[in-house]
Parts: sequence; C-alpha cells; structure tokens
Amino acid sequence: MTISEIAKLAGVSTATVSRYFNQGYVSEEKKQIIRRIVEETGFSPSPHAQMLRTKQTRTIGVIIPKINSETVSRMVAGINRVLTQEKYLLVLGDTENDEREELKFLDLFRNKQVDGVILIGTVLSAKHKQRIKNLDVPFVLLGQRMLGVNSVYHDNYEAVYALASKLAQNGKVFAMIAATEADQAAGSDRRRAYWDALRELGKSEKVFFEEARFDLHAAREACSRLFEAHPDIDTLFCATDNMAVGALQHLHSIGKTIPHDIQLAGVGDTFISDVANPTITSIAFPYEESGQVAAELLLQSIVDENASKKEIKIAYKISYKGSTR
Amino acid sequence: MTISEIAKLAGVSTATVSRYFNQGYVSEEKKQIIRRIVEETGFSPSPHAQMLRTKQTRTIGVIIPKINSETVSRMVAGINRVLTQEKYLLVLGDTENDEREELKFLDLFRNKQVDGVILIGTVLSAKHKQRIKNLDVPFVLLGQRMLGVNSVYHDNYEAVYALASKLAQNGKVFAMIAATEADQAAGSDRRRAYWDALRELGKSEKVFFEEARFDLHAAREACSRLFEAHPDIDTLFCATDNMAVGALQHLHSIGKTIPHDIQLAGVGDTFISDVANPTITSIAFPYEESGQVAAELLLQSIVDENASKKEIKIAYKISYKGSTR
DNA sequence: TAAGAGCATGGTATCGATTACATGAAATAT
DNA sequence: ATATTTCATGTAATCGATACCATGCTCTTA
Repeated sequence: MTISEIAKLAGVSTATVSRYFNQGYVSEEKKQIIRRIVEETGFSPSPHAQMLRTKQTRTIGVIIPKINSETVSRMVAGINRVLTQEKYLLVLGDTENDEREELKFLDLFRNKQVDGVILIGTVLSAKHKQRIKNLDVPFVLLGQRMLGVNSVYHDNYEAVYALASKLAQNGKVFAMIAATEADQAAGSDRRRAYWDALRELGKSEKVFFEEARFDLHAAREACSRLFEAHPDIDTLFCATDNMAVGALQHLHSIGKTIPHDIQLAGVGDTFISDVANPTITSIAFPYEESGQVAAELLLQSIVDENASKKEIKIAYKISYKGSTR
Repeated sequence: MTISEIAKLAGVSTATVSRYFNQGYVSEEKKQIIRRIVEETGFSPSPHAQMLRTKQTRTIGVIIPKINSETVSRMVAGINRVLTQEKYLLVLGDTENDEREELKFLDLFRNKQVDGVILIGTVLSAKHKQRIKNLDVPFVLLGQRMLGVNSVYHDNYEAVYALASKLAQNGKVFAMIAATEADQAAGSDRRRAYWDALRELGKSEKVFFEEARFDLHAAREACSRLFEAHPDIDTLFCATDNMAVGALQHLHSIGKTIPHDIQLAGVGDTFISDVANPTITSIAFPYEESGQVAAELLLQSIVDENASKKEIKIAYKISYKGSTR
C-alpha cells in the first residue's frame, strides 16, 4: 500500500492524500472519502519515505553503559515515558561498559540517524567530549555535567557533603569505599565531598579510603581490608548502595552491629537499600525524573534549534533509615 | 554529503560508489580513490534512503512491559548483545504494563517499520494473539510459549514442579503466594505446578494459596493473611523473589526463623535473593541467555523467510540457598 | 468592481540511495 | 579463431512520501 494507491482509490491526487495526513487544506468531502479508504485498507504512510523526505525521524538515540542496572533502567524508564507520550521512538545503544562502543554509537547517530541523542555517561574522556561537540544533532548529557553542553545531573558533591556532615556528628573514625576516580559523578565527586565535609568540620584526622569496583563482592573485600587495617572505624560511607550492601555482609560476618557499632550509608536509595537488614540510609536521586527532564530538554532543543544550552541540577533527598543513628 | 557528491569527487558514477559500499564489482584502482574520498569527507550513506530503497531497516523492535525490572532488563541486555554484534539497532517499546500500549507498538511495527519484533509478554489476550498472527514481520515471543509462534520460554511448570517436590520432603503445611492467573508463566503455570507436585506426592491435604501483585508490599500483606489464617505453615513458596523478600520481612516481624521454622523459596534467582538474609532458595532462569536465543532466532527467521516456527525451552537451575533446609 | 486573501486541488521535482539494463573490455573455453 | 563468461562501469528508473508551483474558485475589502 502506498499513498498513490490510496490516491487512486479515492480519486484524488497523492498531494491531497498527503495533505490529509498533514493537516493541509482538504475539503470535508474529500476528507470523508480518504478517511474511508484509509480505514478500509489499514494504510499508514511509510515512515522511511517520510524520513528521507522530511529529515525528521521522530526517533531519539539513548546511549547507556548497561541496561540491567537499577539506576540506568530507571532513567531510561523516565526518558521513555516522555518519548512515547510525544510519539517519539527510542533506540537503545547499550555499550556494556565498553568505551569504544560508546563512540561507535555516537558515530552511528551522528548524521541524522536520529533527531537527538541522550547519553548516560560515566567516564568522559577527551575523545568523548570531542565527539559530543562534533555531533550535529541535539544532545543531552544525563547523570553528569559538562560545561557548554545540555546536561541534567545530580549534584553528587552537594548531596554527599550534606550526608557526611550529618554522619560526622556521630562519628570519630571515618571510612569510605569509593569508586574509580575516572567516574566523575560516582567516583570523584562523592569522594571529594566526603573528604571536604569531614575536613571542614575538623574531623579529618581519621578518614580512610578504599577503592572498589561497583559490585557487591569487590566492596565486601574492600570493607575487609579497611577493617583489618583500622578496626576502630565507626562510620562507613559507600559510593553506592550495592557497595554498602557488600560492606554490610562483611560487617555482619565479623559480628558488627549496625547501626550500634557502625553507622553505614550508601547512595542511590535503590530497591536493595530498603531490603537490606537493617535498611540502609542513602541519598535518593529521582532517576525517573531526571530521565524525564533530560527527554523534555532534548525535545525542546529539537524544536528550538538554537536554544541556549542548559545545565539542570536535579534535587536530592537523604533517606535516613535503619543503618544510621 | 550524498553519494552523488562523492561520485563527482571521485570521478565515477553513483552506481560505482554504491557498489563500493555493497561489495559489487569495482576495480582496485577506483576502490582506492573512493576510499580516500570517503575517508576525507567522513561520508556514510543515508540509512533512510537505504531503508526506503531496500526495505531493510536493520532494526528490531522490542516490546516490554517495564524496563526497570531485573528480569526484563536482563533479557533486554541479552537481546542487545546479539543485535549490536550483528549490527542491528534496537528500538524499545516500553508499555509500562499498559496492555493498550502493547497493541499500539505492535501496530506501529506492523508494516515494515522494523525488520522484526520481539515481545516480552506477560498477559496474552485474544486480541494480542490476533495482532501477533497478523504481524507481517518476523516475530519472537519471549518468556512465554504460544503454539505456532516462535517462542523462547522458560518451563515454569517443570521448574516449579521440581522445586516443590524437593520442598515437599521437608514440609507438612504448605502455602504459596501466587501471582495473577492472567499471567500465564509467572501466575498460572507456577501455581499449577506447585499444586500438582504436592498433590502427586500425597501432600495436598494442607496447601494454601494467596494472590498478590508483584511488589514487595503486596506480598508482605498476603503473607500476613496466610499466617493469620494458618499459623502452622512450615513451607512457603512465592511466585517471585521480590514476593519472597516481602514475605520474609513479615516472617521476621512475627519472629519466625528461616529456614528453621519455615522453608522459603522464590523464583528468578535475582540479585535480591542473594542479598536477603538468609539468602533465598530460588529457581534460576538465565534471562540474558534467553534474550540472546530469542534475538538469534529472530535474526535467523529474518534471513530464512520461511523457516519453520520454533519453540525453544530454556533450561532452569535450582539454586538452593539459606532459606531451605 | 478590482484586487487581494484564503481555500482546494493537481502536477511534478525531490530526498539519497539501489539496481536493472546496456555496453564494452578482458579472460577463458571450445 | 570464435563463442562465452567474468569483470567494470555508466544511465536512468525506482522506492514512497513531501512540498513547491501553478491554477481556479470563492469571499472580503477598499
């Protein structure tokens, strides 16, 4: 079925049928006829021909590090909500934490494959920044901030600073299981904030750091290293909830009581932090919301070609739960 | 940049440039020239023009009930792996558990928007089946079985039957927190299997069922109802791990010891079942793998138009953990 | 009443590729 | 030496829409 077959059946020109679909001038009379034919045949215009002609794909590319992660999938859920509502399609670029894949997708989307791109970034190399600048479609960076680029981000520094200040009130010997410095938001910012807060509150004498990958087991081992070296730690902050749960497992195994012996906190306020026993105090970032905001920002800058770049900070909230006093 | 500009720059016809990209006959000499021009300009052919002309999109539509769910996102991860490897794009249709959205996406993908469709189904109404039959692109149903349709599924019945048989050995009073019957796999099959196994082992005297939604809280309440009515339950099986964790919370709150007082089991072997305390015995379905298999099956039936429909059963494994004796 | 605005419609060029067809040269077979 | 393949290339039709241009009609409005 093509538009010209419909035109023939309806006894009008292809132009008129096209106008029918694009709210152009069509008399009520012809509208009736076309509507009938369209319904009878179940016709709908070929999106590919439309794309070729109009240069509009109504499709957004979303590049992510890993779909089966709670934070990422929640962001994607938020993005998706806005996109389907606005009748955009979402094509997924899951890089499985492979930086080169990220660049590949960026290249793939570069020349008008899609109307816009959202990147949920973690590690941003110089190459990435270059590619992003070169991108000739509207772009939003989600989860991280980059100057001169549309960004929707969580202020990790501010949030962790606030949490650390609270923890400082009840602690003497501090530790943190941190993530790689290469990860700006989850790694570097959170570590810096923790340190700065404690230092500025005069608690910097005893603060110990260990670095671990994002998974439970790595955190568990890191926790073990920490407590072997410093058995008197009374406050442990972890860069993510998963890490906090890993740490919790080790703490249980060495007979520590939470929060009596040790106050523990994580980041993300994810499902798992509510399931752990005790529940884990955590920083809540509304990931669905930031996904939505990112999508809205993107659609806006698709409509308004030369809108100024925005950097939108999404508010955090601290959920005090069972693991802190 | 278009193919004809490249052709002009290289001093050849558009046909030759096209052949260069599609391994047609091109002399080594011209290949060199074209390669140079392409590299200099960074040209790549417009996918939309290609789609229009070739009727191939190299894109797969994946319809899912909810992206931020562990089982779904793991399946999508598996699908994605195969697809990116084979240079296919994945467009996501997240229905947010809205049946009508599911039909909308099915319609949207119907006429060659995509080369194929994978549906991660839960509830399959007659309407769904109709739409699926009418679909004129290759199709795979994932997570559920449907006769005469490519399906990749987990044999919930068989797996639960096996687990129930094991539980039966150590139990006297049985209960299950089940999911809605409308959900074939997670609801109906698991419930039936549990019942059948117990009956056939002569343990059907005391078996109690409660139904709940998939979330933690609903399961918690269902559990509460169960134990109020039947305080002597010693074996509790839940339709999902999340439900099992909800139940576990209630059991803790009424002072039951797991697995001493009650043996508990769930389905999914998801992250949370390893984090709970005690860890929860569960049925492991390799969701990434089934995603991969589904994607492979789909790509195969794209290549081989009239391959016979396959129904592929994915093996399960029971992970016995801390919550059972 | 003439000029301009708004409505309705058709013809056709165009978007950027692929590919059927035509043509000729070189290599191989008979 | 002639007939066939195989290789290399160009011309132009085509995929299925959109949109510019032209045309004619019916109203306003000065």
